[in-house]
Amino acid sequence: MPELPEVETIRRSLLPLRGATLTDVEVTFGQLRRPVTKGQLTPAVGERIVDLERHGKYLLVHLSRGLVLLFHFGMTGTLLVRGPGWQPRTHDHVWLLLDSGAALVLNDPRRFGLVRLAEGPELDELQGLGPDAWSGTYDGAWLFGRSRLRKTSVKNWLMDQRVLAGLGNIYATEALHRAGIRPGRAAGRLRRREAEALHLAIRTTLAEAIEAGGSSISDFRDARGYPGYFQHRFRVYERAGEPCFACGTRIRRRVLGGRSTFYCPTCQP
DNA sequence: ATATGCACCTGTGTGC
DNA sequence: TGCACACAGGTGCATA
Repeated sequence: MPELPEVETIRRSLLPLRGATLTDVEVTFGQLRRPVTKGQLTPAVGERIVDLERHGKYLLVHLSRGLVLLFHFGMTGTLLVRGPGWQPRTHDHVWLLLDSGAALVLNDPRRFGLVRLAEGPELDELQGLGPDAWSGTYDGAWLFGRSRLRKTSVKNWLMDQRVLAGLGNIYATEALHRAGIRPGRAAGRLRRREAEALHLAIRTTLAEAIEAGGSSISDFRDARGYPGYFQHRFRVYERAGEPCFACGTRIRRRVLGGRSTFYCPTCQP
């Protein structure tokens, strides 16, 4: 679920929690992508939420004393604020209790997400990530240079977090349609002006998706429980057989790197 | 180094 | 109604 726009939506919905203090943590089921125990998180108790940061699909909750709670939401993870009087629900795996009586809860049915507490600024998970696809410093010329000699499809290349951080299956697919580039093309064979178009398409797609509060395909919600609505503006994703909004050609689906990919055969030559 | 396939999980929808 | 199967927002590892 959560690609960059969804994580950014979660981050923004959590900003009102700045200043809140963690009063307790509970891990009811710690078998996530990286197993986590209550003992690993308890040093956060008594600390205050100072700020919220995002890089790619990672959310960083900065606490007082330099502690950092690092979250990744995998395919189905969400971080929800439950008001006072809340009751635990299915797949609520990690709870962070707040001094207001509310709780910040990591809910993740498939358990591909992760949470861990770091004691300093060194975060191994962020090492090697490319620039943030939405707010990072890069341009079309940089994309062009990075893509040289790469034989993998441009779509799989865009989803490589070491190249750009934040694009997943939805937004890589949508950005390629906006750029007019066939997803299966070899990344290394992009022309310079195509790389420029791709850069613009990525930035605008992500900006519009963030503005729409992300995409709620089945059950994405921000921390307050509100859905996003960018899924109503998909141009190709999950639209196989339907007409392209630009030219009327039927959208096609094919599998690249094991992931469903959608494109317009006319607009994306 | 790079590319591919699969494993890790649960839930949902479809067809028989 | 039950069952088998395909598929779903992501990443990491083993294997060529």
